[in-house]
Amino acid sequence: MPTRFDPTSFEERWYAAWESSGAFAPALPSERPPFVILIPPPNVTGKLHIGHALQFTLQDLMIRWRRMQGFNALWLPGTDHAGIATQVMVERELAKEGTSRRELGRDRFLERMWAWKTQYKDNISHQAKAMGASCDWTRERFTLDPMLSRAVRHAFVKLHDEGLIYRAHRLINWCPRCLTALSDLEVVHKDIDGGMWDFAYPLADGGEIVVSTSRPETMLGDTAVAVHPDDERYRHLVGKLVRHPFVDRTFPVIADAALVDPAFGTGAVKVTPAHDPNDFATGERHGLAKINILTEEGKVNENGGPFAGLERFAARKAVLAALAEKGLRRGDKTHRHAVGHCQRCDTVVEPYLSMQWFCSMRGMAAGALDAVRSGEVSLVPDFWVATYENWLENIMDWCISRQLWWGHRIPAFYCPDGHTTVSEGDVTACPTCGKPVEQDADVLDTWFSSGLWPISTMGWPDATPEMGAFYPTSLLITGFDILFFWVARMIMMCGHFTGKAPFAHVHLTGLVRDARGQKMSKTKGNVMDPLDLVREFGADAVRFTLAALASPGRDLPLDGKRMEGYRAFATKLWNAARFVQMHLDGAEPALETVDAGPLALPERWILAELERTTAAVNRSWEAYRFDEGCRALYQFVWNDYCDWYIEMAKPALQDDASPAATGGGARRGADVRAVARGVLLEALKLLHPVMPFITEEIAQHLGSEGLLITTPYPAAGSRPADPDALALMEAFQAVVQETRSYRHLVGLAPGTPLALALTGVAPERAAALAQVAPEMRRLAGLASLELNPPSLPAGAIRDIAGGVNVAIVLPDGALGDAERARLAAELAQVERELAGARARLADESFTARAPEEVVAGARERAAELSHKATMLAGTLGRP
RNA sequence: GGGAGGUUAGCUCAGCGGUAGAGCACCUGCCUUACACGCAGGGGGUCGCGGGUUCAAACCCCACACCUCCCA
Repeated sequence: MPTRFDPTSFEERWYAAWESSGAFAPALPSERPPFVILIPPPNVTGKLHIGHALQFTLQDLMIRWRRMQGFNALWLPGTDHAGIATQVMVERELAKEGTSRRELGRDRFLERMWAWKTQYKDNISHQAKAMGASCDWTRERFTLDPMLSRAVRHAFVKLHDEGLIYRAHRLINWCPRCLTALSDLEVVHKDIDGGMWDFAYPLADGGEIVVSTSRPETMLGDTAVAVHPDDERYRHLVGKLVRHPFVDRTFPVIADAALVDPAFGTGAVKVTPAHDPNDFATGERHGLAKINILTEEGKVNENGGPFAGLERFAARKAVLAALAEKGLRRGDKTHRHAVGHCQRCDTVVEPYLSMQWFCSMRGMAAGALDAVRSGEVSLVPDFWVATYENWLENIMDWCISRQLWWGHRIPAFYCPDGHTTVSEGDVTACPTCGKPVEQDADVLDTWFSSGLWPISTMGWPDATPEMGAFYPTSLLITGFDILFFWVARMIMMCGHFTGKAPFAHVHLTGLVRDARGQKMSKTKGNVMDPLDLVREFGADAVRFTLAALASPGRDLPLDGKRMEGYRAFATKLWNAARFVQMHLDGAEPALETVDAGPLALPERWILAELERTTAAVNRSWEAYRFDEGCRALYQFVWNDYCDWYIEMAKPALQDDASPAATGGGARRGADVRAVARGVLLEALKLLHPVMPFITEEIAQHLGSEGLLITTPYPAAGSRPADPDALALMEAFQAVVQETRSYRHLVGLAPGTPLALALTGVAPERAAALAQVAPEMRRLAGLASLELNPPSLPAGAIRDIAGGVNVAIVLPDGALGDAERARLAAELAQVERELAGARARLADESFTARAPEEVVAGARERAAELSHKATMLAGTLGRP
């Protein structure tokens, strides 16, 4: 093995090997149980960000784990056309070239869109592969593929036939920059410091009524003034007419309890049914006219009288000025209120009257609620259920048409006589009157097609083998930010069409933030590019970092330091493997060749730790506790295997040339080799889902047969738990650490040999410890080691470690004032704890009510503390 | 206004009823031939505040404060 660990030297090679081995593709048909993950399709807007890297890592971890466990694993990749987002990117490009989509025309514009898509799709798959994503690329999908487009069209027609999709003239959210309708979810509400202006409407037969508004320009479209029916101040005005100061129009004062809060402002409000959702509802209740005063671009239209042609915010100023001029202004103040902005371009959206397609949601929402409440779908972490339910219970109909060109064109056809035909196939002549038809110019909301992703990718509405074998899928891993946009809609739509929820589990990840917990953004300049990170640290370190940080339901503060640490972990693993391989002399002893019966303590112990880790890791993956699984693996490899096991293996490995030289207690070199190699290989398998590249590379160097990616994943229960070995080793470690600690305390050089005696060791423990005396001598740096000697060396200091009494011979005068002070402080601490322990044991309510084992534990603890205090006091009493 | 999550060592986070943990940072020694991306030793926390339940509370309950975020 090369001395230097260089991930770039093997990552691409292994990816190609996996892919060409066919490991990524599931069998169809297959006897094995399926495990299916659908990728949340990244937008073809640009390159992947660190959030994708997180999701790819977790998905790949799960799919590799299940694949190794023997499931027929499918991870289906793909991309999303992302209507507005992508169209905005290409339009921006066109603007730089001095042209526009309208200048190009629909066909040529779409050609540009496809060229863009091809380029960015390639970027995305390249990045996915660099991360090690084991997707089945033979099944890669794109939302505008013919197969998926057919599913979208079928769904639209079906929902239309069922009366769930309809066309209506309604108030929708309109982006005057994107020139399209938006759904409620695509509007981002931000609190803005704006104004609240009062102005007076003159009454037709004298007097006035003062209203308050934050959007004075909309008064051009007012068709009523409303007051609360119980409001004594205005009761006499209800039914009177108001004269509009700028437009030749009068309209009534109405009483409406739902719209008006008498305590807010003047208690009288202007009503603009065409430009405010609440006013729209009021208008419906009272039969008011709806006067649209804006153009699609957000300028005042011909209904705005003298203000026609003004941009909406200029119109606001102009209206205020004109009101002042007429002496109608009655005061103003600043007012903080929520203003809707376009999710894509941040422009202030307008409530706007428009003919659009809608999808009725109530029924489907009920089904989606059932799916989660019945446990058919479970959300992880489950606190998301409350949010999910709250949204579905208050759901509104969904505006699904968009005035864009990039997307699935609405399959509705109109003839000059006003007949509408909705059809899966293209229509040229009106079936009613035979006249030529034109297809609706608009496309569907991108999320409409995304909502069908689990079935459209598998060939629905056909009963394909994929639908039979892989639907419903097993797991969805995605960001909580698209719970409503995507997850809920998939459950609604796929559930509606198939009667089954599209997945069993949904794991919602947190947001990747920077080291200081700040949201990453281009403007802050704190974004991290996954590919840069892969180049700098290696894909395995990036993956391990992201998985280790993924605590359930929490954001991930990504610190470069942390990633350095996990790169060091990869390096550590590499070097450990190098060391083991170096001592194998080309042999490849398997773990199965050792006879567990006669094994010495270190081998028994590391196998017991392996068993413990195997159980912990499987349990963690099962529960989506990626952080816990990573911690268990890190600890096992670094602390158990490298720091202790390899160190204990060294004497046996080095002395193997002459086994007799080590005396009666010598461990068998063959066992040590088989265990060192075997445990490492098991650890590599356990690690493979997180760190696929380095594990595959090392396994090959160790002579592992076949590819790790298809090797069975270690399962718990195949080895004894061996609690005795764990307890003995704990004592061994405690003694070694205690000795080192004393050596350091008195300032002796690390190599200084010390004489050590262990007393009070039970006979059965003594035998096991005697067998590893060479290891203890080596690790503790001992000149001599005596077990249960008849008498202690003169002048030895005494302590207790891991339930074993230790006596360490330190040079005369080693204990200076400083050392004594520290030991005295320790003694004081021990005595404090002892007093506490004794007080607890003296408390009858404790001894009577606490479980037996807790009381017994407290007794043991008190005894040990007491012993420790005696020992320390003895040490301090010496000269 | 409604809802969710958080508040534990200098930093970032685990732990969620029985002796306070990790990584990084910090201090002290070490090139002990797998590894200085290393080895060894060490310091550091009244677990946001106030009540309550319990033999026992960082962990359960109630109230409060502050920080995120969603919805309206």
